[in-house]
Formats: sequence, C-alpha cells, structure tokens
Amino acid sequence: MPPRERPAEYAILGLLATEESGSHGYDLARSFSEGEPLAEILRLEPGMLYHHLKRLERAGAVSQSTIQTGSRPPRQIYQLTESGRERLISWLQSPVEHTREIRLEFLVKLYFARQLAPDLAAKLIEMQLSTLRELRESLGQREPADPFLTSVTELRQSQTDAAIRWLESLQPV
Amino acid sequence: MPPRERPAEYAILGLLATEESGSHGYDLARSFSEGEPLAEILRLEPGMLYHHLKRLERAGAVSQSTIQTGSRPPRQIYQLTESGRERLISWLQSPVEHTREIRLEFLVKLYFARQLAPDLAAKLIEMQLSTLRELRESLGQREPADPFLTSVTELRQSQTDAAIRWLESLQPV
DNA sequence: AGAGCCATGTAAGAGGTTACATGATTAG
DNA sequence: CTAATCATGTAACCTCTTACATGGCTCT
Repeated sequence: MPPRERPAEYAILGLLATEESGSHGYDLARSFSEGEPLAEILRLEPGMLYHHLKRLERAGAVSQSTIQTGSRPPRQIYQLTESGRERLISWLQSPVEHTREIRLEFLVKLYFARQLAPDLAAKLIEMQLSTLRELRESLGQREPADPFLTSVTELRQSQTDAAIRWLESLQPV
Repeated sequence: MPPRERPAEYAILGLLATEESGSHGYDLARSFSEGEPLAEILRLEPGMLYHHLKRLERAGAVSQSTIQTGSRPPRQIYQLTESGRERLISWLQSPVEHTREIRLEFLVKLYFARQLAPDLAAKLIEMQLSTLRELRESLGQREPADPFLTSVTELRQSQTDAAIRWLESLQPV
C-alpha cells in the first residue's frame, strides 16, 4: 500500500475505524452514495470499492472473515487491523504537499480526523498551514522572465493564499 | 478524439499550429522538456507524445509524412490539417467548467490563444470569467445542514473567488 | 407480478507512468 | 573512447470508469 496517495483506501480505513465489529462492502458502499457527506468529495463505485478491499486485505491493513447469511451471497466482513490503524493515523497526521491536493486528499483527512479525534484535526490543520505557508513563500521568491510564467505563478499564489485563509478560518474550531 | 479533455493532444495541435511546415516527434518533445514554459504546466514523456501523435493522425487532426535522413531513423513529419485547426480553435474558445481545471486545461488554452490570436485570448478570458461567476453564484446558494459540508463549500467558494480575481487581473491585457 | 434492494464481483477498456530497446552520430 | 544527442517507439504495469452478471429477497 505504501506508494501513493489513494485517498479512497484511507477513506475505507477511516470508515472501518469507527466500526469496532467491522463492516462489509455493500455497507461501506452506502457511505459513498449520494446524499452522504463523503460522496461530496470522493466518488467510489462498487467495482473499485471491492477492489480496494482486496488490496487492503493483501496489505494487511484489514482482516477478512466470511459470514453466511442463508440464501444471499455471503458477507465478507472487514475489520481494521492494528497495522491498518497505524497507517491511518500516520496518514491523518501528514499534510498534503500541493495546493491542488487540498480539495480532495486534505478534505478526506480532515473529515476523519474530526471524527476520530478533534485534537488530531487541530494538529493536522496546523501542519497543513505551515506546509502551505512555506510553499507560498517559495512561490513569492520566483522571478520568471516570461510574462506567461508570471501569470502562472500569480495564479498559484492566489490559489494558495485562498487555501491558507480558509485553513485559518477553520482553526478556532 | 471527441470524448474528453486530453489537454496534451490540444497542446500538440497548438504547437503544430505555429509550424506551417510541420514538425516531428523529437522536435515537439523539446517543447515539453525542462526549461520550456509549457513544461511548467504540462508534463509529456516521449512515450505518450508518440502515442498522441498516432491518435491524432487516426482522428484526422494531423497528417503524417516520412522523411528519410540518411542513417538516422526516418523522421515522421506531422502537419495540422484543416480539421485539426478547427478543433483546436473550437477548443480554445470553450471555457473549462470547474475551478480545478483552471490550473491545467485553462492555462494551456490561454498559452496558445495568446500565441495564435490575442483577441481570441481576450474572448476566452471573458467566457471563462462568466462561467466561473455562474459557478460561484450556485455555490453561494447552497445551504448545507452539515458543518463539514459548510466548510467544503467555503473552500470551493474561496478557490473560485481567487480564480475569478486572477482572471480579472489578466483582462486589461 | 414486478420493482428495487441486498451483496458480491468480473470484464473491457481508457488513459497514464516508467523504463527500456535500438542504433547511428556527434561532442568532449 | 565515452557520453550525450538524435529519433523512434514498445512493454509492462497501474488506476479508474462503466457496464454488466448473478440470484435471491422484500415490498407494494
């Protein structure tokens, strides 16, 4: 699981973190369907959901057990493992590096950080702020010759400024 | 070629639009390599570049001719067709629909619109502004019950506001 | 009786990344 | 003589999207 972002998988871990007794695919799918807050920031079709569950199981982040339900297809119950919980927590404690990742990755982190531990959310916001402030600093120091690249930099600065101001507005919570 | 964005293919068309006599893959690749302004907004490795060229040829947007260069592998010269030019122009005249597409798609449009025809760039900026203003309007009318969704909406509003202000700063040009 | 829910997936394909294959030529 | 440049690609591998397959059960 290590390589990249894959926010969907962490969202699954996040959902399982609040379900002591585990949960099955169809159940998790509901959290990603229309009307649910998560669906506003992250879309996840059944096909991919089941795919991610298999991957997480192979990676040891969740454990799987089968429950017969009579006539229906048997439920695959997934539970967060200790290793899975550690990965989740460590992910929730790392800010995203680019402004464009605020809209998806960071929002997912924030959503679960708030649910699992409010102080974790506060720390996350603080770290994200200092990351973006550093980024903003480095954008300010560029001096491109090309007028087009000047515009590009100005766009990035203004997007980053907006994200910083938004984060600051969250902070007093 | 119709379905989706694929800004890289339009960037190729854009480069060919300023080369009456056509250009070959290796040559185009230079425009996407480090130090070039395009590389700041769009990365394109050789593998994908050649792949796109084949697609564009199949779609009739470029025409291909082979030139023997003695010992080296023969150059494949690509030229923009009339149909290709029409697609490019029509693409340059359509604003992007979401704020997140400003950073890539819109910047590519702006880059080539400015090079090909300044009045086209002015029109593009104007249309993009009205699209984003409409979007901003609709974001302002939401009233989510959930405090988390309120934050999400505030983030989107602030990002859209920043993009609008940036576009306005471009306009007097 | 038919619609929609439960519950799991597979299949096909679009689109992209990274790395490598080839083989001559030119620059240091 | 070695490294980089020219010039074309292929191969393997991911990720995600969309659509469908299966088949019983529940509600109206």
